[in-house]
Amino acid sequence: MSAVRRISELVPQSAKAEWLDTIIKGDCVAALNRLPDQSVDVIFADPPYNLQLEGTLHRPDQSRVDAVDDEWDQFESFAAYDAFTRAWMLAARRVLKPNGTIWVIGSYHNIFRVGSVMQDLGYWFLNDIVWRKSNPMPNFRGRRFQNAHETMIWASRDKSSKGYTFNYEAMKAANDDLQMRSDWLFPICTGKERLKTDEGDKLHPTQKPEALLARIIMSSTKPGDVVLDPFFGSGTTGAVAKRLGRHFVGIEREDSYIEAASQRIADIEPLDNLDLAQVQGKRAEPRVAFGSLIDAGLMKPGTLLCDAKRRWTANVRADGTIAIGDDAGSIHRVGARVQGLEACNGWTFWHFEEAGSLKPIDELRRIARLNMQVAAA
Amino acid sequence: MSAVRRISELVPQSAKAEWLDTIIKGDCVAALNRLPDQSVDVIFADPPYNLQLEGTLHRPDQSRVDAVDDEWDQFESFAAYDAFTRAWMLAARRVLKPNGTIWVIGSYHNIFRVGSVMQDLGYWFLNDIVWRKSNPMPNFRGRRFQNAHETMIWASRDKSSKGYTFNYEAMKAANDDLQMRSDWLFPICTGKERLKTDEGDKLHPTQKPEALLARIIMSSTKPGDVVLDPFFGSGTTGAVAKRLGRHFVGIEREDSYIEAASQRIADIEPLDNLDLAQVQGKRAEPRVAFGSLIDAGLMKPGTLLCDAKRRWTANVRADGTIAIGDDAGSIHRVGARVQGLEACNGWTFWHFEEAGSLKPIDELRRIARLNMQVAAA
DNA sequence: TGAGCACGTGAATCGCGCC
DNA sequence: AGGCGCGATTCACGTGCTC
Repeated sequence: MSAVRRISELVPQSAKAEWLDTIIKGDCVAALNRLPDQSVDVIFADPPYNLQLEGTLHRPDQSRVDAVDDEWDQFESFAAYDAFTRAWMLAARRVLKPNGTIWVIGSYHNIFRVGSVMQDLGYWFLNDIVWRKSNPMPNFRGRRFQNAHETMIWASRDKSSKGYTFNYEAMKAANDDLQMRSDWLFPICTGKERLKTDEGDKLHPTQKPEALLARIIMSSTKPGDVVLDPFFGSGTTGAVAKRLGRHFVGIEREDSYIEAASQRIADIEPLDNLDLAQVQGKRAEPRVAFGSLIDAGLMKPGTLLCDAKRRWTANVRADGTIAIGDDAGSIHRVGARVQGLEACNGWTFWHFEEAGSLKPIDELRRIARLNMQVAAA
Repeated sequence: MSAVRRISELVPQSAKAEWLDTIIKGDCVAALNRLPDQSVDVIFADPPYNLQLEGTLHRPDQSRVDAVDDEWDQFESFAAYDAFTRAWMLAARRVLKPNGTIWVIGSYHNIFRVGSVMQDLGYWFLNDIVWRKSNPMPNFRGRRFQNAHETMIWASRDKSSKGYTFNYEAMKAANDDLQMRSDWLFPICTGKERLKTDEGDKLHPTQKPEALLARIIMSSTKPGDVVLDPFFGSGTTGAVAKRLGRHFVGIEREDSYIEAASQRIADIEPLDNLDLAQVQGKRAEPRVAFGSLIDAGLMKPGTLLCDAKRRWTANVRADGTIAIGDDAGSIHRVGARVQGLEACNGWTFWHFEEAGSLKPIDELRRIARLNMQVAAA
C-alpha cells in the first residue's frame, strides 16, 4: 500500500464541502461570511445597480432605504452604493484563494464605482473586457448612442498573485489562432435559453447568456475548480459551471430565483472529460535538462552546435554545458551572450548537423519527452 | 438702420475671445481657472492614465517595448490620482456651458477612478464608448487577454442638462442608416499621421487618431462651437476642430508639444461649408405646426387622413386639429389615442392619399420647410 | 514598376519553479 | 522565502529595400 493510497484514504476523493454545488439562500455578505477562507478559485458577480428597485440597500449609516420613491440626493445614493459594493467585495476577497480571480460585470451606471472600490480594496486588474452585444436594444429617443455593450473587470486578489489560471492557448485556439482580445461579441440571452415564469414573462431581468459565462469559465478556471456567484439570479453561472465540469456555489435571496435555478441546473448534463480537454501550451510540457540528452545518449559530448545561419559554433561538453572557446554555460546563456541579448531560448537557437542539414536541438528534446512517456507507461 | 444692425455693431461678428483657437501654456487647473465661466461647448480630455509598470517588457524577438514612463504619468497613489482628477474635473466643469458635454478617454488603469470622480462631482453620464483598436499591441507574455480597446465617457454637466448637442441623424447616416453604437472601431495612430521628432522618434507617446476625434466632434458639436482640450499634447483635438469648422482651446505644459501642435494646426485647411453640411437631424430642423400646412395651402380642411394600414381615418379641421367622430386633438394626441399608446409621432403615423397611394403627412412638412428656406433666402 | 519580404513598433499595470 | 536560471511569448500595418 503506497503513501499516495493512504493519503487518499484519509481524504477521500469524494469528500466535498457541503456547500459545494448548492445555492445558499440569504444576503450576499452574510452568506459569504459563512464560507471558509480561501476556498474558491473564481468569482463571477453580476451585482445589482438599480438601487431604488432593489430596496435592500442601506445608507452609510445603516438606515434602511424603505421606499421605492425615496428621494435621495445624488451623493447619498452613490455613497450607499459604494458602501454596499465595498461590503460584498471585502467579503468576497476573503473567500478567494490567493491565486483566485474575480469577474464583475456592469454598465456605465455602476461599473466605475465598482472598479474604484475594487482597486481601493487591493484587487489587481488583469483586463477590462467589453461584451459587445450583437443584438442590443435600440435607443428610442435618439438622444444618445445605442448602448451596445457591457463592461467586465477581471482581477486577481492581489497585485502579487501571479499564479492565477489563464488558459491562454485554449483562448487562442478558439479565436482562429490569434490571441483572444478584450472585446467579445455575443448575442444577448433570448429564445429558449431565456427562463420564463409560468405567466410567460421573463424570470430575471438581466439573465446573462451561457456563451458569455462559458468563455469566462473556460478562460480562467481548470476542471474541478470552484466558481462562486454571489448574485446567482437565474443560475447561469451554475449551469455553465456544471456543464463544464467545475463546481459552483450560488448565493441568492429570492426563493423564486433559487427554485428556477435549481431546476435548471438539475437538468444539466455535464460534458465528459474528453470533451472538456483543453489545448495545452508548451508551459505544461515536462522540463528536460539539456544534460539529460547526453545521459540518454541522444547527444554526444564534443558535438558541434551552431545557430540556424551558422554565425556561431559551440562545443557540447560532458556536463551539459556548451562552450565557445573559454565562454561556457547553458545553451540559453551562451546563446544570449553571443547575440548580445538578455535572454535566448537555446532549444530553438542551437542546431546540430544531421544528414547534411541543420536541425534544432529542440528535436532531440521532443524525442526525450516521447521516451519519458514510453518509460512511464 | 435696424435694431439688428445696431447690435451687430456693438458686438461685431468678428469679435472673438483672445483665447479662442490658441494653446495656453501651463498647468491644466491654473489655465482652466483663467477661462470665463460657461464658455466652452465640449471638452475632450485625454488625462494621464497612471500606468503602473514594473520592469521592462520585451517582445518574443527580444526587442524592447518603448513604454510610457513619462514623469507626467507617475502618481504616488490612487488617492493622489483621484485628487488630481477631482481638481481638473472641477475646474473644467466651471468653464463648461450648462448644456455642454465632456469626453474623457482612459484605460482600465484609470478610467474607473475618473468615472467615479465625475459622478461625485455631478457630471451625468450619457454613454460610455469603447474604442476598439483594429491593430492593438499584442500581449507578449500570454498571461492576459490582448488589451484591444480604450474606454471613453461622454457626460453632460448636470443631470438636468437636456439641451446638449447630439447629432443623432448624422451619426446614423454615417453608420449605414443604423443607430451609431457605443463600440467604435478605429486603427491606432500610425504612419504619416503620427508626428515625429527631428530624430524620427514619436513626438508624443499617446497621440490619438484624428478619425476618433472627428467622430467625437461630429457627434456632439455644431459648427462654430468651442472645443476645449486640457491635455492638448500633439494637438489632435485642435487639428480636427479647425478642419471641421469648430473653435478649439488647448492647454499644454510642454513647449515641445505646443510648438509641434501649433505648426500642425497652422497647416490645416478648414473644410468649406458645403463639405461641412451635415445631415441635419430632424430635431434640429425648424419646427412646423400642422396648422401651418393649412395656412400655407398644403393641406385643405376636410381632407381625410389615415394610418399606413388604413385601420383608422381622421378628418382634418380648419384649426389644425384632426378628429375621429367626437374625438379631436393634435395629430399626435389622436394618433396615440387610437392606438392606445402614450405617445405617437403624428407626422409619420398619418397619411394622405395622392395619386392612388398613401403618403405620410411628413412629406408635406418637408415641403413646408423647403418653402421656409426659400423665403428666408 | 510591382510584388514581396524584412524590419520596426504601438498607453503594457505581461513567469515560474526549483533549491 | 528569496535568488537563480530555464525558456516561453506577438498582431497589424507602414516603410523601405530587394529582386
